[in-house]
Amino acid sequence: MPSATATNGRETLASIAYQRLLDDIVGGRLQPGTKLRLQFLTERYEVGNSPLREALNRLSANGMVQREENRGFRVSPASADELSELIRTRCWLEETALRESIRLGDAAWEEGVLVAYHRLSKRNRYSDEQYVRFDGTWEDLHRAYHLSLLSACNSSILLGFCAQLHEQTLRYRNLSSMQDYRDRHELDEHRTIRDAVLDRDADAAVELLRSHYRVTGEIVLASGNLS
Amino acid sequence: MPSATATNGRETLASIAYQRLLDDIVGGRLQPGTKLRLQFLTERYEVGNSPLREALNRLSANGMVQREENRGFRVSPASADELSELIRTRCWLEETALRESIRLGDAAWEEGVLVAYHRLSKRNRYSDEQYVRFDGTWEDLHRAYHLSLLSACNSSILLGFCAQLHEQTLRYRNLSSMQDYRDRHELDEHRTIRDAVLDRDADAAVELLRSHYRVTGEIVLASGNLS
DNA sequence: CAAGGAAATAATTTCGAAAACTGCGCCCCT
DNA sequence: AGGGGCGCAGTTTTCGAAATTATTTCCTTG
Repeated sequence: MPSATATNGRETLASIAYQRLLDDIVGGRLQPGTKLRLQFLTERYEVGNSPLREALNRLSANGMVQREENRGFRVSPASADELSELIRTRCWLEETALRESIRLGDAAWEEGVLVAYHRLSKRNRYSDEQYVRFDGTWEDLHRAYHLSLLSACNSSILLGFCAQLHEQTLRYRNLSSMQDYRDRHELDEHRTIRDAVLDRDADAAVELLRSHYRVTGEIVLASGNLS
Repeated sequence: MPSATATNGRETLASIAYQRLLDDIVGGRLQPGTKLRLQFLTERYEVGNSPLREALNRLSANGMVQREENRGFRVSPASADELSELIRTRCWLEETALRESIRLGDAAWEEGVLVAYHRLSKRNRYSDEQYVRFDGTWEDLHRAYHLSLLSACNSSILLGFCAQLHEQTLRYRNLSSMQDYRDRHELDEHRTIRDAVLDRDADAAVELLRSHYRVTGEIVLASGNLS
């Protein structure tokens, strides 16, 4: 989301509620379609009516929750069709952003990509080998890495859209059963993308990136529980 | 904005306030940077605190207003740089959407474009020849025409982004002095775009559309009063 | 006279309850 | 038996005021 927010001094309850709601929706702890009753939310997050309402209104503007007049809010539904659309759109937008980034990026950008990849590579995807569950920080590094690739595209608007799509696809990823990720070598993919980008080979980089997203999408689709 | 809103029965005060605020910001009646004090807004729109706050939160999520924690809201600033970025991004996104639309569009889509152009052509841009001011309905038809071109792209997400960018650039257009539009033959441009689209000549259509946006942008930039 | 700081003022944010609306079951009528 | 309104319970939406935070003013002090 192109967050038009300058976070100043102390954080407001509405923003805290926004973050926690977003986390719970993206993290799959609030399932798609779940009705978001105010009473339930006030108990869950221990915040009052008004700040929750503000958080929900922000989330409704970027598609994470649906708003029905006089009928409250619910977590946006998830479907195989929407996931396909999400991935398709993401490939289009990130192709544009990546080509521009490769064309315009300077040395500082290259170094940013290098560092972001390095940080990602130093952290294991799973915090526990036995039970596959996410390490929150891995996602932060993953997001930072992908955005660093695009960051020189010279359009914060486009970057914001890409970030929004990243968040949405992350939700689908967290919704699927994580088991199918076991024998995926994501770090290899990230490395080959990094190398193509640093070689300024736009065609190769774009193809690798698109394939990266398509494969992820197919795994999520195959792992089921989507209508 | 990809409005995740199913407008059901009666409209809520928050939604009315949202619409009126959006209209006033896009229409230029609330200048960029204007502080949006709640007392002022309650008097102006005759709605209470809470619905206004909800409206402002929605607007902050799609970039029309800025939110500063504990310091309230203000109309998003406008700058020449942002306008350039807006137009650049719009060209990228609409190129993608238009090419897909031309590739995938069926007969119904063609007819939609035809009808949208027809309706636009039947209405004069200016409701008054002497004093150049906008006819609200012209803008609605104009928006409908541009979106109809892209509507077969098979991604409501991308369409939503394009609609958002349309709204933002419209704000800049309304901010500039309308005088410089006098001898622009927009209908001609819209017609040539329509013809290229219906001929399924993607390259030509894209080039015409991009030029259409760039020229508009240059007129707005030239007409000044942007930082 | 400038700088610093505390009270006063003004604005935003949050709360608690009232008002409005929806959904559903019930009853009555045909 | 079926269909349409009435009213109740539950939920959302809105209001008015309290609590919190920012901003201005003015006084003190170096």
